[in-house]
Amino acid sequence: MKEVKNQRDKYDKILQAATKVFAKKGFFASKVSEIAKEAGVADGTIYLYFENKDHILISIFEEKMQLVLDNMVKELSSEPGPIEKLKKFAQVHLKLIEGNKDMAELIQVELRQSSKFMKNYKNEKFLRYLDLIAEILKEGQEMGIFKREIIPGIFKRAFFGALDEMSRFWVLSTKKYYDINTAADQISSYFLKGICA
Amino acid sequence: MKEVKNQRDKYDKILQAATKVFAKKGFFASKVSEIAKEAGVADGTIYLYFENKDHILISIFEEKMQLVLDNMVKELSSEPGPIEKLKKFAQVHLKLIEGNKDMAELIQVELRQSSKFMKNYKNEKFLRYLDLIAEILKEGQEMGIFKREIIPGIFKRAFFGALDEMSRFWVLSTKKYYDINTAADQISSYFLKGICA
Amino acid sequence: MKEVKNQRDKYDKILQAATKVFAKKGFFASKVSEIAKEAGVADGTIYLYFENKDHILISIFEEKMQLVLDNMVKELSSEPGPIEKLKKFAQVHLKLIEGNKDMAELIQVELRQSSKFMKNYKNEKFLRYLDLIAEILKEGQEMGIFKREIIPGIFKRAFFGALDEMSRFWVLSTKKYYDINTAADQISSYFLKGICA
Amino acid sequence: MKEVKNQRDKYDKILQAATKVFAKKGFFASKVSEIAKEAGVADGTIYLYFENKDHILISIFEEKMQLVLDNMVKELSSEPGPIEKLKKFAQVHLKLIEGNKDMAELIQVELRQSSKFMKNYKNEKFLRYLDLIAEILKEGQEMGIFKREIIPGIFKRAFFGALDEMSRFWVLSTKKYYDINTAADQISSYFLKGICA
DNA sequence: TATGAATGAGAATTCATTCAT
DNA sequence: CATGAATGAATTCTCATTCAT
Repeated sequence: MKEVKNQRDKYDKILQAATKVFAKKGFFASKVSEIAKEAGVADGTIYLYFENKDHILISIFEEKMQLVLDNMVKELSSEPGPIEKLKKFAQVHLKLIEGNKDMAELIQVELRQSSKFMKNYKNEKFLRYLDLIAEILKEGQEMGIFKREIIPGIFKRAFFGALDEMSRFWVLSTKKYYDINTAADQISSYFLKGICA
Repeated sequence: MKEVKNQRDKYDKILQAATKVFAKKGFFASKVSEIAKEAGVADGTIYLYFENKDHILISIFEEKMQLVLDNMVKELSSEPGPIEKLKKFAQVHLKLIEGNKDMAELIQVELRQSSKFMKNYKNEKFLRYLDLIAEILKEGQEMGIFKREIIPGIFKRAFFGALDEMSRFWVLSTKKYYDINTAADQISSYFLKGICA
Repeated sequence: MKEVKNQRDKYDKILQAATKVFAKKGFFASKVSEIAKEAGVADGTIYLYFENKDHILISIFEEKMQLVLDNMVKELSSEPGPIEKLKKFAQVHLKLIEGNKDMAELIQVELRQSSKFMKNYKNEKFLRYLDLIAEILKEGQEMGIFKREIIPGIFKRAFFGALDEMSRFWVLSTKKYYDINTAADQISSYFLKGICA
Repeated sequence: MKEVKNQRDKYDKILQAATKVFAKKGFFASKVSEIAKEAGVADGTIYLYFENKDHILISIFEEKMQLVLDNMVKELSSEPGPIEKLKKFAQVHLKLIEGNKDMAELIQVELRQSSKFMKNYKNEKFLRYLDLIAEILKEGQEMGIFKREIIPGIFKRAFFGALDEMSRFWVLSTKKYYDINTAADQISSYFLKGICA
């Protein structure tokens, strides 16, 4: 029991260290030895827990995206209707970014590269996350709240993209120009009510 | 005069080759020798035109983004009002992606990394491109067409992000699910009219 | 007493496992952890019985060559004269190979390397084995059966080499072209009677 | 022309250096950087001429065995009959060893390992060399000089093995106990006339 | 004794960049 | 200007060995 705990601890410690290092320098510029140092383990120890450098990145996505996903599902469930859910999605997403800059940066920047160098890695968790948006839309359409002609496959990307670009700006900036809540409310309002006067 | 032309030719040939190679493999996985081969020049020749590998990428952004920028400005200028301009922006942006997959992929994926490994490179052209959106908004606000409370710094990112995520989907997919015009119209309509019934 | 027996058991088990693994992959390509796994012990346990990886190989030679040596001495002792002894040597040597492919391969291939990487290891057992041949020769020369001008130091190597190359062929081939007895008889006959008609 | 010469020179220089280093330390214990240093080139230069470390060894075999083969064929061709050819083979083989200790050691020791780590490398040149012996035998058998019952596949290995074990002794010893000619004559005489008085 | 997680020195290989031609 | 052979620093990953439990 104690040993199992220790192993899991070390696994987590490495993952956390890798998240930090990758976020700071990017995947390619990060050295395994840096991750090891950051995690306080020997270089070789990394390879007891991960097949190779690529798989560290993959594991980060898998683990973190699952948490993000679970959290979002939980948060949305307490909202009464589609409109509130969409607002909540924006709030929660941007809030999450603020609290996990390292992870956010990874998902922002490195995730996008992943399809290049990790040919066979399908980011299912991320697709599931996107689908949460589509489901909100569909629910609203069935209730007659949202226009029927909105195409879910387009909408989910547009809505996510809007939030994502916003958070990318925060992640890459050192200073924060806008308040999280303001930004979240603005963005969900663009989509809900449009920008026309 | 002829030599100058030849030099410019070779510079362009290398840039074009690099765009293709970077888009296919990503910046880090691309080798200078591959670019040289694709361009039909010797490895060493690359260094007569570019300081180093990083600067090839930077030059691509500079050159291509200028074209993109000029094109967008020209296209927007023929539109009568802010609403039409915003629709046009979406149309032109997505159309551009379709016609320049390599470049689109570069801007999508590698641009995001650039701030990591090229510390002092400020992507001014890209920021200028974003500002085109902000200017359309401001114009509309001044005319009373768009709501006053929309914050340009947030809006420009949300609008661009929505288009960008959509095109990322296309760039990375092999198959194209949605028609360009449909997507452009949907997205601009989300922002202009909202999605509520 | 029981513990001593157990210790010896484990020692033997490791040695047997190492013989198998070394034979299959060669000394350098074999991993200590593979030997441990094959022997059913923990990696660290190996080091309770052997100083290091090199000494496992050395121990195999020592132990196995002693058995080979004892067996050969016993088998030769029942032969009446030098001619019969030489024939017997060939028979026994090749038969041994057939029954102990793993060990044979080790002696064939790895023994030859040993002098390289294990600077101070003198393979005394092997030299003793070679000398059995020289002794048969000398016995025959004293009895006037073998030519006086045959130099034992050359003969023992030539005879052993002939058998050894033959068995190397078997060890490395998957299929066996020639019958053991045929080969043994042919080879001893070359040396005893020459090949001339 | 000059460049081609230079490239070939460097290729040869690396091969020669590798032969020396491999012979001294064995394939596995030899480091690519040592070979580079011995050859007077940078580590990376090795990889302009050879795919990897394995292929350096393979190339040595290919190149050297071809020379050995050509030389032996030439030497044998000037001999009148099978008996003289067999004597000559022994002479030339042992002489060759004496003049090329490094190469001899490689072929002796490392060749035997090659089937282990270079699974798909078939040592065709070596098999051809062995067949030269079989051909001498067959020629003699057709002329009625050698006994019909001698099996070429066994004989060639026995004869080669006898010479090979002898030369292995020389290669590994620092001092030389026997004269080359004496050894060659003794060995060929064992096979030709037998050792019985 | 036995374990096996952890260590970290070490090695092959890559590739951006240089420079003699 | 153009070349491309040569360089060598840098990095991932392996595995014999140790030692706390």
